[in-house]
Amino acid sequence: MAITTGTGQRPTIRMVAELAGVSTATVSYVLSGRSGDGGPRVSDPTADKVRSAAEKLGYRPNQAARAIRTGRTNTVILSLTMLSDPWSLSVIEAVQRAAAPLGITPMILGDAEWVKVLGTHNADAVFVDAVGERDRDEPRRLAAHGTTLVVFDELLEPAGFDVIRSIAGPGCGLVMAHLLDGHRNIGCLTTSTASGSRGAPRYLAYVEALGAAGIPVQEDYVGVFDGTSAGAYATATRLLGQRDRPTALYVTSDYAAISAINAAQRLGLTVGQDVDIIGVGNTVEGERMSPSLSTVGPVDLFDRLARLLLQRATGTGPDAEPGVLDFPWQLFVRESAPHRGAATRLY
Amino acid sequence: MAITTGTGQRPTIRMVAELAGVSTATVSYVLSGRSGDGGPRVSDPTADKVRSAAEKLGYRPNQAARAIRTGRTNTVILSLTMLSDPWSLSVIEAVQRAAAPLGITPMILGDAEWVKVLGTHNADAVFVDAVGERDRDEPRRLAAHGTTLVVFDELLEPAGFDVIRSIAGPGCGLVMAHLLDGHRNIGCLTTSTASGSRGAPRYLAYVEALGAAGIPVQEDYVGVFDGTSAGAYATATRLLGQRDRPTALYVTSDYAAISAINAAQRLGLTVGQDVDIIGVGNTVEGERMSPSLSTVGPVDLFDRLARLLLQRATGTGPDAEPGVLDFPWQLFVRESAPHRGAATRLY
DNA sequence: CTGTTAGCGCGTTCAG
DNA sequence: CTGAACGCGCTAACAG
Repeated sequence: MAITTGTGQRPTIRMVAELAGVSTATVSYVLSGRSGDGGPRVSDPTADKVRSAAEKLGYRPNQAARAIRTGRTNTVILSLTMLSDPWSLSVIEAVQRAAAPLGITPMILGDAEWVKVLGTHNADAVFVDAVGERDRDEPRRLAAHGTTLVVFDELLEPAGFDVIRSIAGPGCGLVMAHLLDGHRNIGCLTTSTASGSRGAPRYLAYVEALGAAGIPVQEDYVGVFDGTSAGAYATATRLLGQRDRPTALYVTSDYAAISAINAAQRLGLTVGQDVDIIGVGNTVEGERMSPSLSTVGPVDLFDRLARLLLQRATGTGPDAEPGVLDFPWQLFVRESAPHRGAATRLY
Repeated sequence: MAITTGTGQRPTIRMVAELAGVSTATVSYVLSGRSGDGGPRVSDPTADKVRSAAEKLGYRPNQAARAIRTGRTNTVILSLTMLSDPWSLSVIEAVQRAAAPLGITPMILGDAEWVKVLGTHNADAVFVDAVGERDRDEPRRLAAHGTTLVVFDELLEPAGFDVIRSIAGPGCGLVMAHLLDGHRNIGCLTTSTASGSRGAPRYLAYVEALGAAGIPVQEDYVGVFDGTSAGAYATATRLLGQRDRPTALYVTSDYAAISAINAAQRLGLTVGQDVDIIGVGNTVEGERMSPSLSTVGPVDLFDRLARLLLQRATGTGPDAEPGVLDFPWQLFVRESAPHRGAATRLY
């Protein structure tokens, strides 16, 4: 039984050693499980004495002290800029899944604090999801000073750190090509039409593809919403509710596309037949819904990201040299926007 | 100028001392700013030598080592169960705002890992947003072993840790009383009607208030949605789109209420006139929108929570004894559901 | 007034 | 199984 009231102070390995009547070295060997495995053998009775003393005191080894000696913290840091973005949640989930069996704890850093924090707080590996304009050189400097880094960026080159690359532009072109093979009245639902914004390249792909096909961009076929799913629903309702509605909808995120499908269904339209809807991002939610969402995006991004990060953290990876992990985007043709050859064209 | 390529190893205070030609003590005094303040004074030339050596090496003091000596990590941990919930984001933002000027870094712990993690990873203070059934005794044990804890819970009593309390039930009763003073056809938009779920007490308040007023609960006045804002929008559209629509809508979260207002407006209804809509939670978003959202909720919860947490972390608080920080819920009557006396009753 | 020596507090780990 | 050194940065006490 553990003592339930304490001194207000944290028990140390010395207290455990004293209570068990052994040396701190023995306690360390027993509790870190290193007895036998290269370290000295500790007899069962002694080990039991140590364990019961530790439990009695509620002893937990101090990770900070351990880190000083071993250089390992059993921690990975995730620096995530947009915590409200479902993308961030997917990263967190994947890393948590991968880290739990290894006894590694993922800690999340909001904002862009990594620039200040990472030099002083240590972790076995760090994932950074966005490198600002002013910090382009920071990853290299941190890596040079011993920080194990995995950076998500479209342009940065590896230099002692890994780079994860997932470029949207060409993939969005694939989507438009797919829709253009069967449709001419293609609407677009997007968060932003302004250049420079994050969604910009996705919208640009729409404009360019239409232009290349000789189709003018119609104002009432482009719906800009505020980023919320309710906004997407409302804007999709407007686009699809008009008399001369588009026969296909290109939506610049899977989450918005799911809202658009709901909106279409509420309008009495059969998605994948009366109207084709396609998203961007390749999220699991889109794959699992009904009708399943056609989309484009990287394959298995989050799990592979998590795997790399934890390989780096534990030092168990196959390739020692940091490099680029590229995620080319693929088109996933599913029910919400099936294939339409010229033969099966509806109009 | 900082050297930009390094050894792959982290520079230590000893390397800085050697490069500057001084002792490690001097380096420590200079870099921690403690020279003069009780400690020895260091001459300007020496201090400059130290600083330039430190910068040349890219030296950053090791927080883990510092923590061992000082017992302070300059870190607070936020253990947040539902990272996708806007509530969590509000906590994070408030704590980040409060922590930044103090040089304290908030680290976020997803899931319910705090039970395993907190004994070994140290922070100056920890916030826990939900204590599961199996862990009711953990906060007391952690506190007894030196962890500074602030727990969000409706029932737990302080025992070496602080408790933040914010009870929804009575507040939701206030909302219903407000609506019942002018309405009889009151609809409800909620995520769950099942007892035991998180939203349950909020829905219960609806049922009980109607019952007390002798009004039966109509099935077509209750809309259950999936928790997404698109779902709220769609369900609100259904509730308000029917012939015999409710004249007031009680929505069990502010975020859903905002979606409901959008839905009502799209249906051509004037909110606050044709239909009253009221939320739960008292979020800033509701306050700032137009029409402003009537709601009920705690006042200033996030900022006061952040303030308490950081007082505990720095040990600067006024009251030394941990206790209960209670947030009684208040009714905020704004434009989306204004006052309606018997005199101004619409029906 | 300026700087150093030496020991502390952790848990780990090598040589006995 | 133990003694003692080790890694880190901090800081009281001391020396110039």
